[in-house]
Amino acid sequence: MTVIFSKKCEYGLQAVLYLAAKEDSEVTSADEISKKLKIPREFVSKILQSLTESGIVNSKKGKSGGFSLAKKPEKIRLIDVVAAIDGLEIFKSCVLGFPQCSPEHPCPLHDKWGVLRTNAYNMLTDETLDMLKDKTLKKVRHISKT
Amino acid sequence: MTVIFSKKCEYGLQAVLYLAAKEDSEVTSADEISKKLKIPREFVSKILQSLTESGIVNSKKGKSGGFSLAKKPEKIRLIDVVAAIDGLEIFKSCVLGFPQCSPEHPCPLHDKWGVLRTNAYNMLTDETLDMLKDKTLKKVRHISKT
DNA sequence: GTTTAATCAGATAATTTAATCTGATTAAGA
DNA sequence: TCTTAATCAGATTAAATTATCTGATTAAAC
Ligand code: SF4
Ligand code: SF4
Repeated sequence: MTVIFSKKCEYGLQAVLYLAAKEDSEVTSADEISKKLKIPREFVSKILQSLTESGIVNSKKGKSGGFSLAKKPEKIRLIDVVAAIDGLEIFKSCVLGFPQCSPEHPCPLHDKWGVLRTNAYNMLTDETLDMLKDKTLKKVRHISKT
Repeated sequence: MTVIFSKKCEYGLQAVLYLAAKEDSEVTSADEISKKLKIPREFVSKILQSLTESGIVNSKKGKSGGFSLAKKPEKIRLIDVVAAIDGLEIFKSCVLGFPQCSPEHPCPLHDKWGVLRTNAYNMLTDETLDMLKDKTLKKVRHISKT
């Protein structure tokens, strides 16, 4: 079970964070990402392909090809990645699954959940990839050790 | 796509809130719940069966049977329902899907997400079914109109 | 040019989750 | 007692998500 993002989105975020933690515009193979993050190779490759269409990463074919960020890490917000993969639906839907989420027809948790939802959204909008570089490196290093 | 709970859990919460909004220990058929909340009948029935095992609702067989709350609404917290259906895994797992969520090996969002997660957990622990009665009734009434 | 190592594209498989179906059991009420 | 209307139990189906496979294409390096 995932927390709020789909597996695709989780992997996408991980991969993009990984790319951001490398030197500028360094091309990285799907194979390396897969091994370092322990994500199925073909799966992460597919996800990065879709992020290519969204203009978040670049792909380079052929020998010594791979993926790299399409913009500077400080220009990529977490919400951009989430929007590209899962969409922003969860920030508009009812936690309880009731139809028609809106202030006019609120579900019983409207007041309390609304605040949390906004906080989560703001967090993802505030954070850019560069801000998370050091922490990403630390986490990745720890993953390799296990 | 659901927000954080599975469909099962969403429906379970809706159904239990619906029961709580009725008079004390009134027995309600799966059919009525299904119609009022627009949830597939057999599905909600199955979910309530499992909540019976968890001791949250009672079921009464035979003609004029149905489901009712096993405790007073003020004794049932939302988190109890969530724990019974989805479990508490999401409050222990990494939002980004990284392995081993812990303060010792935090993911890049640890600091910020940790706070939101705790807030969400606390909300579900604070809220009991009785507190949401009025709002539930209002929402249910609006659903029937559509 | 040939080889090699990478992505790309699209089909397919496996798994999980959601929903439905069927027959049995139960108990109220005529 | 008999009929009826409900849950129960478990199998089955359907849909969505996750993961893998295969062949083609591309471009670097020799
Ligand atoms: S609580 Fe209100 S705003 Fe929040 S999801 Fe439910 S209906 Fe929408
Ligand atoms: S942010 Fe830290 S605490 Fe929160 S889920 Fe990720 S690893 Fe766990």
